[in-house]
Amino acid sequence: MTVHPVGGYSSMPMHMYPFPPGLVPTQPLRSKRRQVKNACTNCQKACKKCDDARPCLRCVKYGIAEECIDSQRKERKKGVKRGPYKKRDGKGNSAEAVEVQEHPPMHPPQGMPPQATPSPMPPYMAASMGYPPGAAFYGQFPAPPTPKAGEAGPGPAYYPTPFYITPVPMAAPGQNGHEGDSQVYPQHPQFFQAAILPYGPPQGYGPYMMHRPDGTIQIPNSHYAPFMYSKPPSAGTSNDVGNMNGRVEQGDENHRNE
DNA sequence: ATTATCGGACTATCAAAATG
DNA sequence: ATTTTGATAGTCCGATAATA
Repeated sequence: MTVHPVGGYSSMPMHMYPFPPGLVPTQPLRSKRRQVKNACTNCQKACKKCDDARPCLRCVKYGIAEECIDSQRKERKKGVKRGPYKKRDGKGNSAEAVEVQEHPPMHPPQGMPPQATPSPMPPYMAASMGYPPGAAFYGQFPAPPTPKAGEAGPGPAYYPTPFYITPVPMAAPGQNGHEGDSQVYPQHPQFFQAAILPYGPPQGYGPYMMHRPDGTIQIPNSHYAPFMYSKPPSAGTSNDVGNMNGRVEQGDENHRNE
């Protein structure tokens, strides 16, 4: 899995978020899909995921980095008349549509501290992997926050602190007091825990890791290395070194279909 | 098996309308 | 002045077709 969060959270939609056995929510928990503010022309044309960095990951991967430019956004129409709104009741709620809570309160697993305030997504599930909230891209440096009209122009380059993730295999069935448990524990990357380490940037990788042309580092043995590790773009455009054990990113949110 | 294409679901944005 | 609402513009998921 490539750690490639775009925006505040992982780009992996919550409905695909790796829930360990026993933590699978009963309600379909689906986070919002994060979108970049402005996709490059290439990604836009291809209807593919872009990122905030220029050149974007996809353009780098396809060797068209020099053609990676922001697409033009057209101005929103003004003066469009709108029909009357649904009246709100006295409490500021909409008079109609008393909706069922999209995500009913969920309780953290044992050992997790209770939340003081409810949030749409419990932090223990929403925990950012890869970049911390606000970061745009793990392997490249995002553009500085766009200044609003009237503000000063872009400041110095904006480099949020990225993280690397160290996979930690979970205990296999039978090792945790569930001997004989009929539940099948899939041997799949999604069931690995991750220890998050600050990085900056690593100088060496394990012998089992491989550089990919797109600037990520692939760990062939998905049994122990389910995550993709990223590295800065300057180190990225080497030749693909091949794949020893199939595509780790198979089924990966960020490298499917690319 | 891999890559390209693209329909349409989904999200972000922001001005109009509503409210305090 | 601030908040809410909803329309619009845009992103990109995921299915399928094309190609190597």
